[in-house]
Amino acid sequence: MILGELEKRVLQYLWEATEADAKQAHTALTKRRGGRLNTIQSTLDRLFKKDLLTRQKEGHAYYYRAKVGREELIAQLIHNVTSDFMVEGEDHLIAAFTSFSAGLDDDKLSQLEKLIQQQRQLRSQEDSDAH
Amino acid sequence: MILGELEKRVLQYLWEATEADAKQAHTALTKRRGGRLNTIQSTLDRLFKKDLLTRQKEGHAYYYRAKVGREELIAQLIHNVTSDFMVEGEDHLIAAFTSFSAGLDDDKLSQLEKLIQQQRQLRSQEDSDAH
DNA sequence: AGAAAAAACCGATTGCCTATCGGTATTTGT
DNA sequence: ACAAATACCGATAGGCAATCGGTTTTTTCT
Repeated sequence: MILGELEKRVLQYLWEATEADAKQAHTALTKRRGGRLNTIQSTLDRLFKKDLLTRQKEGHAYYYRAKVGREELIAQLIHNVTSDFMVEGEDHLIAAFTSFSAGLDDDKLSQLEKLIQQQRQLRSQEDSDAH
Repeated sequence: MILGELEKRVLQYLWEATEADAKQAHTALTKRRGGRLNTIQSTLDRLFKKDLLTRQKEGHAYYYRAKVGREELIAQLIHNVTSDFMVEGEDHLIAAFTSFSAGLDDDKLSQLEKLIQQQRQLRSQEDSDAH
């Protein structure tokens, strides 16, 4: 799935705003770039059809919300762009790591290790929560 | 940068074949999909202009080689697709990890840790090599 | 060198997608 | 029921991949 410039901006706006109708989005996004309300409407609609937004009528207008968060979208995009080059059984993130590793300094490596640890801890907590 | 279907196929073919001219690529890729030699030529040319291939006249025809390896391309693609959503100072791979971490099982986490270790070792070796 | 074959190059077309916007149909609040 | 706000439809322009015909240039063969 390809996201155009405006689509990306609208999405990012909705991550901040949590919820907005076309008018609000238009006002917020069209400080200096001009453009009609209609353009924003189309874009919201396109994003909705792409299943990246949800909408709900509240009062007079549709209110849109992001259906995917930033992390989730990033994961999805990486998955898309990557999957054509994956071999059977290969993991996307592992491949990503391999692809990036040469450009990582020691700090980044350590940072990653910490994140892995955190992730483990998070899980053991959840396990005991669920008990 | 966007890669079309055929472009991806050609690229993958060149990773296997190491080197090929248009005719060879056409023969190899057009077992069942049909299509003219010319189409492959255009595609090779487009990839060349995108700086993903190198070419060199050997004998009668240009021989193309992939300029980027699979890992490098993956890194590049992830970078592209990701960069619009990065905040100042954020690292692409760290963001990718965060995005994917929820979907990783314990094995994958361990696997990643191992890869990080390997990467460290590789570096200390290189350091001593460089003496 | 000259003809024939091969390869490169040029340009046009089609199809898909985003961005944009006018106009019309609906819906809503008073 | 009316006016305003909103949604929906359709059209256009621009960008890029895929495809291919035709022409020019290069190579090869005799």
